[in-house]
Amino acid sequence: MEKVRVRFAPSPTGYLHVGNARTALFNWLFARQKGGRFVLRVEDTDVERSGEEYEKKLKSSLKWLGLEWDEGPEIGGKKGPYRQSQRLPHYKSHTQKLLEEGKAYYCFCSPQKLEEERKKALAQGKMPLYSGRCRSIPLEEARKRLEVGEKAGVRLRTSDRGNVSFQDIIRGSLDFDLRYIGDPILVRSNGLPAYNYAVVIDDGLMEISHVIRGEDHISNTARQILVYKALSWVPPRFAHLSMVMGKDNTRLSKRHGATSVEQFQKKGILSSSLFNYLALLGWAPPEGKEVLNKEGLIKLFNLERVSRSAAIFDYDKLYWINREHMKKLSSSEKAQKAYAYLKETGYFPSPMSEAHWSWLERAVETQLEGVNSFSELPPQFSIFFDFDPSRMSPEAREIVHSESARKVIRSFWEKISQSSTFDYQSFVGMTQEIKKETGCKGKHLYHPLRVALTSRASGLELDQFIPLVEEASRMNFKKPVKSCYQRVAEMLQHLESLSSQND
RNA sequence: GCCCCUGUCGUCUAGCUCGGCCUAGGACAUCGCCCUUUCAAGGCGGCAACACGGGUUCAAAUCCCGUCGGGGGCGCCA
Repeated sequence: MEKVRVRFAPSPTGYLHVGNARTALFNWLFARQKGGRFVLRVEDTDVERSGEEYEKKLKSSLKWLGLEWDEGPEIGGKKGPYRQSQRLPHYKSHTQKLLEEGKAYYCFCSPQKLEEERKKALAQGKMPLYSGRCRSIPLEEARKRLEVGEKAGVRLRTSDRGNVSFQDIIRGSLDFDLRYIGDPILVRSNGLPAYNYAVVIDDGLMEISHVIRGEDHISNTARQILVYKALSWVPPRFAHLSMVMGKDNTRLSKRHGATSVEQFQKKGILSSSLFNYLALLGWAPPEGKEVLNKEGLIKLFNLERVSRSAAIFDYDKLYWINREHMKKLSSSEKAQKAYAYLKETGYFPSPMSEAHWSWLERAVETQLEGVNSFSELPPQFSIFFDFDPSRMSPEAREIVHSESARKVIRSFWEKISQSSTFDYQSFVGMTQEIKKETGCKGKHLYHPLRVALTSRASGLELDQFIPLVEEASRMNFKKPVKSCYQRVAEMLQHLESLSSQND
């Protein structure tokens, strides 16, 4: 069986877009599943737009996603180099060969002239194709003109009869009429190879077996196959993935929200979640179980079953996947991830003691429900650290304002100030007594108590909250945690100062 | 304009190759109920799609033709 070799060939012109990340991911999955190799090649021949910074970011995003490559820049490999800017000799030697064999020719047309012709054709409703003006210039003559200093590009000599066709793994048989394909430029007049030429030389020399890339390359494929033929090389198999769109059915862009892998990373999306979600964009596992890790995806992935139509990026589903992946983490992993965001809040000491980690683990466990990512945790944690009756939400204020609520809180204060210890057990006992004393029950009993303890109208269950704050109040945090006793005292004070104002 | 790709619930999709098992399945979102001293989570249930028009056939989401919609390409960008 033929060895599987696939590649991801980005041009380092910006951050890694999730659409490109998906392309990389499908390549990676295919390689891993088939026991093949995944090659990273940097297409940096467009000097104007390529940047070293971008290449770095690109690689770090790829690594973060877990798409490690087997061959590529830096790590090398047998078919290197893996940066197009370092492969110029390869392009040159093959260009010479094509020129000698008459399969390519020098073109002296100026870009301005070409542009003029293009516009004219477009205006007439035709496909803008190169006229073939320089086709018949003999090689000898062309070389002489070059010597005198004239600039020329190199074009592939193509026929305008017949057609090119190929079997796309995802789309089936694709067919192009040669009449609509002109003589594509191979080498630009500045000596650098054009995309359609460089990919073929690179893919060919690197022995790429399957080219898995975006749909926007379908029409290029025809031109590339022509280059393979001119070189007498066997083209690889092709698979064209659909595009990733935003809600309004245009290509996913910043207008739609986060688009780069880095942005999702910063938002606290787990790498395993993005990985999982991206695999689901345009592909569905046969059994319908969608929450999968890398191993599961490698096993189930099937390139032939990838969807042909464009897929809209659904942030909601990504968040759901993220929640599912968060749940699967161990308590200590959850605490670690949470701490990455929590340490900015100034709540926690550094370094964290074992007791702090232990407390954090339990606290995170209770706060994770109802949160889309770890980055949303800091505001949740303020329930422990920021108790402030004077800054209650209107909703909380209303709960606590009624006469009956005050009675409940006053009674609660009497009990809690008289008892030497306070825990959830004693709280349960107190609520029973308060109920008897005040006649309040259900909502009217528990809502005021909740607000008295948290200064919030909603939050985690009190049976989880009480032990956590009590413990924390006895610990040494950078921002001290108020005990339940303190909280109730402050709340009562606040309410009383309010009522004296009103009087 | 020309060429190419594509069209199943709001979204991702299963089903389409081998017409009948499809009163079209799942998941996200949404809505309702249950659980719960609020919210969330969880459990249960509901709403919701074969783009349209013609064929072929006893029978079409599935095959054929056309229309319309969406996307991509038409560069000395990649």
